Amino acid sequence: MAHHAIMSTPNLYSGPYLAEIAHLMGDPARANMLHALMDGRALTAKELAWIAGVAPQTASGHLAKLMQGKLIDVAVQGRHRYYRLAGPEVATALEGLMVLANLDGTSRRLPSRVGAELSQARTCYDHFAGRLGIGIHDALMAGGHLAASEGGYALTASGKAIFRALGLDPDASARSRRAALRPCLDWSERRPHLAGHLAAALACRCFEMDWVSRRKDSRAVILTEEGRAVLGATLPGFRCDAPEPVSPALREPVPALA
Amino acid sequence: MAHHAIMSTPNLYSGPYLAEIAHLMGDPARANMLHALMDGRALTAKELAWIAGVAPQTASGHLAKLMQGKLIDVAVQGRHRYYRLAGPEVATALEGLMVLANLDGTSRRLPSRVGAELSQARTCYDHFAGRLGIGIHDALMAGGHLAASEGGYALTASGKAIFRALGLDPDASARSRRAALRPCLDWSERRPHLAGHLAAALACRCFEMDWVSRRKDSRAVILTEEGRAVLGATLPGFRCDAPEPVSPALREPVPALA
DNA sequence: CCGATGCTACGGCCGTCGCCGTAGCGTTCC
DNA sequence: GGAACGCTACGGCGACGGCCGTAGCATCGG
Repeated sequence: MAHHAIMSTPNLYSGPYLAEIAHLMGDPARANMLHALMDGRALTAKELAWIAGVAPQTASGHLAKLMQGKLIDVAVQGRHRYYRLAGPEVATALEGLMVLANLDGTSRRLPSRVGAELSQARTCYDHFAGRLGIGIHDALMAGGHLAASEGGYALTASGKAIFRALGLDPDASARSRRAALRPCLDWSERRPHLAGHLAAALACRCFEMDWVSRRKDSRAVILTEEGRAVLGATLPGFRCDAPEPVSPALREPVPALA
Repeated sequence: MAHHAIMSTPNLYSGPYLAEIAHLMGDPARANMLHALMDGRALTAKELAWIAGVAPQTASGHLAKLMQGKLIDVAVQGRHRYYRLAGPEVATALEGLMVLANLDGTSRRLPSRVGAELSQARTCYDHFAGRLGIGIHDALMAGGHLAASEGGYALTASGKAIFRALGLDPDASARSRRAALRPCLDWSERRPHLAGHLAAALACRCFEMDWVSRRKDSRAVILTEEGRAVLGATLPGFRCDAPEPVSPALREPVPALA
């Protein structure tokens, strides 16, 4: 029997480590904190406490644990402590879990309004996701601007031209080992969008030029009219069906970098 | 202040769902079970109990929970119940966590011997990972046999020829939506290997032809001499540094499909 | 048909951990 | 310098959940 072949070593290779990490993410309060940090911004302990729905003391404890597990980083600034995800790997792992979370109960979709906006366009750590992210991905793909590369995509000559037209240097971080552009599975659409240095730089540029602005109180973002025009002109075939326009009052006043 | 912008909606979008999934994976016993199932095979409750280091009754409870969370599937066969991962998404999510688990404690590397073999060559759900998987990925990449495609890679004409030479039909599941070939981040090497239908078919073929055989008692696999010869001849540039050869006694006698 | 086997259901024990109270340290503002 | 603020440290309370005992239901073998 194949049974007995398995019954001889007490295994436990990396299982326990895996459990530690998952356990850290497995508490509702901590999960909410991590989820909130997935937009790549840094938040204070108090904000995170409120988001998690617990008292600051409790949040402090959770944050300490997350720090110990190397899931988050802290940047001390005066009497404030800004917490952010430790890196893109953390965001990737969380996205992986979200795919499951959306799959599992099948019918447990996101709550109406906010959910719809999140599916439409949002940030995923440092790049765009949702239908906006997918629209960009698909347009580049369909136009033949992407080539296979070490662990992801590379830009073809025409792709580089597009990034230059948008004011970005496609070769800026070419020396880095990790792929500048790679696919990232979208938990809401179950289709890939673009992650990596270049995708982050693109998102950054879009905020800078106000082609995309942050929605208040969530990771959702809004493609502005100007943004739609610019992307449509620069990126042939770009499609991103707009919902009803969002009043400027709902936009985040300050990008709030940290 | 950006603070107050965040302090107005009681959030909790998909956070709780995320926490549920992570909590499921966050128990050592369950994590060990999932880890063991990551080779894509189906194991019985008893085997999983032993692997997790708990009594069968306890394991039964854990398995019920994992079932409810849609992380695993069961195939009833007589008085045996074979459990397996619910799908590739689960394996992907677990790999994402393993990347973190290997990162976080930095120095907490895998235990010597078994760890070394796992890093060398292993299965990741249904395809090859470790340096073997990376070797295949890199050879195809370097030879220009991969092109960017919807959510991953597609084979170029030369790539298809290679797969045909190995006895596979590269267009078999072309109608499927998901990419036939996509990069999957390797937790031990932190570099991509190939996942997807075609990668799974390749692995299957390799076992069938005894180019690769399963190591007893672990997810590690062994590239046979014949396999090395075949892959080397068919896949120009294929490199996979061998450790000392493994005695046939340590090989798994039966593929043990379910 | 009877016993052995594989697995699940239920119940009680106990540890772990999330929670917030109070208390204390450092920073900022007036 | 004093008060307000942001955050962390510690301690006790309470509950969730993992553990295995016994018990019960199916299947397979003789």
